[in-house]
Amino acid sequence: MPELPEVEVTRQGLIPLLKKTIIRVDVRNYSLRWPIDNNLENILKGQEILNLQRRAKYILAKFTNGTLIIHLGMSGHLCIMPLSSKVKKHDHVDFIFGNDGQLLRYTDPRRFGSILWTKNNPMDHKLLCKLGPEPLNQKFNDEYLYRILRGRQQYIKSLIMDSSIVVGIGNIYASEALFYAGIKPQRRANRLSKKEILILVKYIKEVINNAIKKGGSTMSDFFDVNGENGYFQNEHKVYGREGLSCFTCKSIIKQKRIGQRSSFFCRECQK
DNA sequence: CTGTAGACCTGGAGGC
DNA sequence: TGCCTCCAGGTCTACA
Repeated sequence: MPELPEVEVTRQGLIPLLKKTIIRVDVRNYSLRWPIDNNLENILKGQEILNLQRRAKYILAKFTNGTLIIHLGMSGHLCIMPLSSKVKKHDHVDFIFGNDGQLLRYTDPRRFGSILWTKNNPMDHKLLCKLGPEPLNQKFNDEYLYRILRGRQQYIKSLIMDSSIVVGIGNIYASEALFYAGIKPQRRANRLSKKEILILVKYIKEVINNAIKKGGSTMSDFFDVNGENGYFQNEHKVYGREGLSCFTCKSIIKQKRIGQRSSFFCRECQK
């Protein structure tokens, strides 16, 4: 489900919970991608969220004694709801806030997500310490990407989805950014010109920025923390549009499996 | 080092 | 209706 824009929209939606005290945590299922700390209930009881950050697709909730590292995997989401909300099958964790009878619920049918606790700097965590730059950071620029891609023979789409190169770009936004940049997903990275890389960087930033502004892409199950859907899916130019005609040139959008993932592109607009 | 295939898990869609 | 296969927004791990 969530790529960087959806995770960022989720983070922003959690800001009203800052400085509110957790009075209880209910973990109904500890087995996510990695097991939840079996002492999480005690660790967080009486604590308040001091700060909410995002790194790649991880939401980092800082407490006085450590940080909660949350990843939504493919199907996870967080929702702020009333205490009385009925528990459904895949509602694995509730964080219950005292002040106004609200709870934050983590739901994740496929359980590829994770909720990890660390007392240390989360940036030093095994899962975060090897991540590449944020796409919206100026460290992610054409010179950087050109240097990294030189000598790499893999498909360009696979490499912009590689989190050690640049974080946050998943299967939807990789296809979309490559469409805007006019580059076929199956081009070999080392065959891109400097100019193409400049354009690609520009559109990666633009697509991600626009998606955040539109509240992310709601495919089947992404909703923000208040249950509202995003609107960026209405602006997808190629993702999920196989067999339909290109908005730009009217030729038929193609679908092809590249590096184990479905990829969408226009043969005419992308070279 | 680079690249690839499999693994984790559930549910929905489509074919028969 | 049921069963089967394939597919899905991620990314770690093992292996060539």
